[in-house]
Amino acid sequence: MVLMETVARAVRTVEFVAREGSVRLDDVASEIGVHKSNALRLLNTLCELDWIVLDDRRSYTVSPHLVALGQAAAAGTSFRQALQLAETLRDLSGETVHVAVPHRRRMLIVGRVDSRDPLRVSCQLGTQDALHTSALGKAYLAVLSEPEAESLITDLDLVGLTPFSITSRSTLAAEVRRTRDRGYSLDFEEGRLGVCCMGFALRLGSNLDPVAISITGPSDRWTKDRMSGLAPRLLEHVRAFKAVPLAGSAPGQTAPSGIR
Amino acid sequence: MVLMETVARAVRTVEFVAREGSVRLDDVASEIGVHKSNALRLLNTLCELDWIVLDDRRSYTVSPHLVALGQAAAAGTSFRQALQLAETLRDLSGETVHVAVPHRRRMLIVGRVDSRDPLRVSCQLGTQDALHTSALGKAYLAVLSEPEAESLITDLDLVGLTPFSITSRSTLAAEVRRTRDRGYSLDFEEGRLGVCCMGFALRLGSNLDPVAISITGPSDRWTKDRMSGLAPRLLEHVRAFKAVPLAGSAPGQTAPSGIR
DNA sequence: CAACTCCGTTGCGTTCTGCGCAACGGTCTT
DNA sequence: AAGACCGTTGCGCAGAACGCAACGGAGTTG
Repeated sequence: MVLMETVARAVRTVEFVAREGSVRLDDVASEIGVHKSNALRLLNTLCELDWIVLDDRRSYTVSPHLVALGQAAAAGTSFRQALQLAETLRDLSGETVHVAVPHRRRMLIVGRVDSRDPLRVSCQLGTQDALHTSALGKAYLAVLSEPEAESLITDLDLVGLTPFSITSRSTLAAEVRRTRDRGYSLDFEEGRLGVCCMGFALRLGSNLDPVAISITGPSDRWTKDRMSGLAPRLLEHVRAFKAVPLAGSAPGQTAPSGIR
Repeated sequence: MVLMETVARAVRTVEFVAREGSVRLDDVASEIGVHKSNALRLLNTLCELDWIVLDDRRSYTVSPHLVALGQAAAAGTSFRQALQLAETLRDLSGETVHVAVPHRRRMLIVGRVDSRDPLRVSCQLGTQDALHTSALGKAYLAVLSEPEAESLITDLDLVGLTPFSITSRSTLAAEVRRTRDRGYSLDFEEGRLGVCCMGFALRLGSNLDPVAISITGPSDRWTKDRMSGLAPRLLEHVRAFKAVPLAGSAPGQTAPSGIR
């Protein structure tokens, strides 16, 4: 399989600009590893296409037009199904539910259904959590094959975020094993003090990355007891959902004939 | 200024996939106007870069990873300033405030500050409104130079969305002129029945597209009278805001020395 | 006020890579 | 089991992407 270098450079450029917020020509040239004349051509075309804007003749910024793209990504992909499940879980638990996908060894939050309680925990879309300090990450690790999870764990940088964070590989591996047996992951203030989570992972497509779902609440009310009480019912819903095929009403596609 | 074709094709591919939701190889090939072998190489690289995913070996979808990009676009650009103003306007009016930028002869909503009232109007980010049926669009037209606005108006397709929509070019031109004099635009159920708006436009950067801001509410309470009562104070805030330079704390940049 | 520096911009020649073509082969259909 | 459909691969060529180096405008310094 042959890749196209120019496309890769363009993508890296956009991601770089998005990451940095505001960059200059030479920054891009050195980041991408090309001559500045070439970086200019790259930026010029991306400007022409409305993906990047030139602020004040010196600094480049990602164009607001990209929010439409992000919205399409959040609404159109198959994980819209996951949002449906998320809503069910929110109603059952009363807490905020997050949907995330693995992205560069972190969990990227791409969907959310908020708790109806005014006192709630709620992460911005686009937030990226570490694998070892979130229920999302641990659920993801648990749904992988053991060798995959193992190699991922050995590569992680286990920085602690709270006194309760897991910082040892063996502890993490054991926790992942327990999660696999149990069917769901737990997080008691491991990522943030005062915040507790419970996580599930599911595969929506055969060759798609697994999707992780977490239920997040303030530690005052989202206690271990309440969680273990709710877990069986939640797990039941997650498992039932997994059985549903990818029927999603894809535009321009004829829907499958039945539920099969 | 020379543009890079390959980059343009890649961008068009991503936008096409995002628009359609789910596409097949031949769809892309015919849309982009290249041979399918080339379309495959394009899609392969985009998959490798995690911008597109291959669902079931037949259909391609935009990757959830793009939501991070959209989030960066919504948070990082200079129009974050506009959101600040939007919040002020929301507090003054009590209604939902939308922030939009021009995009392909439509207004693309890229930011929002919701009304605190449970009964409110609220558009999804990524929504695109027509120029002639929204306060956003009319405010934008009014901030352009007259020849620019004129030529835009003649090119528009003035389809009506409600009985109150403007569908004649001369009426629209007159309305834009009135908007320019007045300093803000109005929309009484022209885009959607039961929804009224008031719009402003401002230029945040010298060579940046103008940004439009609208205040949107249910027609029951967001009446003509209430609007004209509030308009002067709102306009004052908008004008005061325009005076503020682009001080935005751009990462990797030294901040200007003072407020100047 | 002039010399200097910093950076973005442009033209050109070379080389590589993106491209179409056509044959292949897997999977699903009849 | 034969056929159709559609994704995949190898190849050769032309065009496009690339680096180089010179240019020039804006801001800075002595």
